Amino acid sequence: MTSSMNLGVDDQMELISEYYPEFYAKMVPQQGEAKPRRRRRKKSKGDDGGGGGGGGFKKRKLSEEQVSMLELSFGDEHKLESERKDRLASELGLDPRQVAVWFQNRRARWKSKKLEEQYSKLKMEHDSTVVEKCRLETEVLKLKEQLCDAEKDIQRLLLERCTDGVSSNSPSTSFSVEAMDPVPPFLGEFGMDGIENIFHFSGINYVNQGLEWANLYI
DNA sequence: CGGCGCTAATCC
DNA sequence: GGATTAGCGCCG
Repeated sequence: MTSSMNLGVDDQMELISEYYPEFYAKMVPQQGEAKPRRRRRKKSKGDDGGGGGGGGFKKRKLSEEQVSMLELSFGDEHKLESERKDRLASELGLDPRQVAVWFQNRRARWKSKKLEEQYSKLKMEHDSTVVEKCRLETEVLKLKEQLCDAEKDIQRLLLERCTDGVSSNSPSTSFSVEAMDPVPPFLGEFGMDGIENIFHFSGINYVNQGLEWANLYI
């Protein structure tokens, strides 16, 4: 899984570029057409920007004061025009290039932090949406049950009216749900004979067809 | 030329 | 191991 053990041409070039930058610059004309991707190595600059004490030559790490000044400036404005860059650089005793790099890296950090925040916000929204969806689904289930019960009630009452209508001569006038008797009249007297013939035509059970058919009779 | 993405190197 | 500094290539 590790490719760090085999030294290819690029790796040799990396070493060359690290230790002999000028030679490397001559060797590689930068505009190679058949160059997909080059690996590169650090050049170790010998100068120390006047930070804390320490080792001989491989040192960087800006001082706390430099960083806080840069942060202050970054808080003012994320972009860095060259005038401000030069001013900051001379104020802080840094290479303008360092200031530019610092701003670039700072912007990158800021961006990834913002992305992280957006992600967690979106995730929270998504989670609560999932919960709400679940809630709505159970509510739909409950309402469907209620609807089913209500249809059954209506069908039962219609059935009672029908059987009532068979015996009287005004079958389908002034039927209102509010006016329906909680206790169905006449059912005990007539029994259930013939009811299936009324509500089952040619094998279709109209009792389970929903409300549409019932509306025709109301 | 400056910004950005990617990445290596280094620090802690 | 994450944070910081910096090099390199590419794009507008």
